[in-house]
Amino acid sequence: MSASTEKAYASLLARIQRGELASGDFLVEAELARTLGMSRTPVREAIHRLAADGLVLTEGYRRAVVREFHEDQVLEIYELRSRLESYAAARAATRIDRAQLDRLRGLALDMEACAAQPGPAMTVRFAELNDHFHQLILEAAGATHLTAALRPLLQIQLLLLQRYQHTIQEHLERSCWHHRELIRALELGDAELAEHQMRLHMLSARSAGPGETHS
Amino acid sequence: MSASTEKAYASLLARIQRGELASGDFLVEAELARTLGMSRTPVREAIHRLAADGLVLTEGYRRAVVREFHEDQVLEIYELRSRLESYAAARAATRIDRAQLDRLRGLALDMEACAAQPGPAMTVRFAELNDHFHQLILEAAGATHLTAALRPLLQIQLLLLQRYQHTIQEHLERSCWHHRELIRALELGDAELAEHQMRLHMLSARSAGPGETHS
DNA sequence: GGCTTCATTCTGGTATACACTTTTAGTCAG
DNA sequence: CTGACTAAAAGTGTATACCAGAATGAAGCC
Repeated sequence: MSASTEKAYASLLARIQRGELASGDFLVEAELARTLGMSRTPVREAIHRLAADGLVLTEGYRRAVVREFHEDQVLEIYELRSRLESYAAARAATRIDRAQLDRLRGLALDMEACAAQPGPAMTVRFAELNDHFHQLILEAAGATHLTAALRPLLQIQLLLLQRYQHTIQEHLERSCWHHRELIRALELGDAELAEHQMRLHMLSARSAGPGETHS
Repeated sequence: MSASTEKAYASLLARIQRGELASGDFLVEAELARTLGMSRTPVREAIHRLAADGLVLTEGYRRAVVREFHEDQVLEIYELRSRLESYAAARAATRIDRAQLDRLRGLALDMEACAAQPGPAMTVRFAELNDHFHQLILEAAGATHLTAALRPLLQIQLLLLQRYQHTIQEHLERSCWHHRELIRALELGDAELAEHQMRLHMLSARSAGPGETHS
């Protein structure tokens, strides 16, 4: 994706994620082009990409509209992530190299340090590190289509969690523990163990999140 | 997606799928626009869509190039489909309605009739029906993001199978059997059974396909 | 042969125009 | 006041022309 399109895409994505553009809001090409100081063309492409990611809806000659997200979609996405990322972990177990493992260990340590000192800034930092962690495993899995399939899911989830999730201390600690265990499985090169560890990690995150009515 | 763009997209997709455009071939906007009798604009959009689907690569100011596909990607995609579609089956089990079940049963019968009379045209027809079958389950699952994640995978697989897969009679029969069993699980509303039935179906298809060296 | 140079080709982006569709605002009848 | 119809306004889809910048390929040079 080229400069202007990228800029427009990033801008719109950020505005949607921080709620500046809410569900039902319209994206008007000409207006955005003026705001962003570019022509309609790259704005159009950015909007189409958002549509492909499932963040906005475009239909016929109608204006693009920011999609509505319900809590039940959080569960759907947790389920999808769980299934896809557990596969990523399984693949990573037999493909990851020493350097990647080291980076993974470093990230896990950073996250534990992060979880130790509560605060509002910590939550953001923790989420960032967590994202890196999962991204790195995805990289180690070396599966193009898996990565491609996961990308929009991660973006939408980012958006949804920001709205619904209240970070829980206990969850952070459990999360760190899972990471350690997952790294161990990867070190051992045990694909099945890594897969189930990741699945456990994701399911556990789901049950700590919103939309759960029981247990 | 609007008329011209759709036309360009469909045309390019078809040409790639039937091998008229092979790996490494370039897609030149101006040239295609001339061929298709439209301007560069919709061709551009069509190419970007193909890139989003992972069928072509675009980078910098380079021409879009038809991506290379290896057999190992077949396995990756089978694995992804298996994980995603088994989830679709599980969801469908508790959501499918009577009309959808009827359509499903109809398709299963058509496919059995199709498998009974060998021939080259049959293979194509069978693949079409099979596609409908899986699409219908996806529809019954009512999971937007799941559907979105699956779409590019199905397209790529269509492309790959056409190159590598030699349809085997025995496989067709097993496939029909799986469909019957899957429908039964859906009728019962048993999500877990439906999920595993679908998983079995997909794994079985994988082992009948290319890239398998054992068993 | 291998490397550099330079013209050509192609894409990314801008600007403008226009057909066609949706949306909106206004109007009028009940 | 309300509801249906109507016409203007707004917006997208597409076409065309054009330019800058990057990539490509061919000629010439060592």
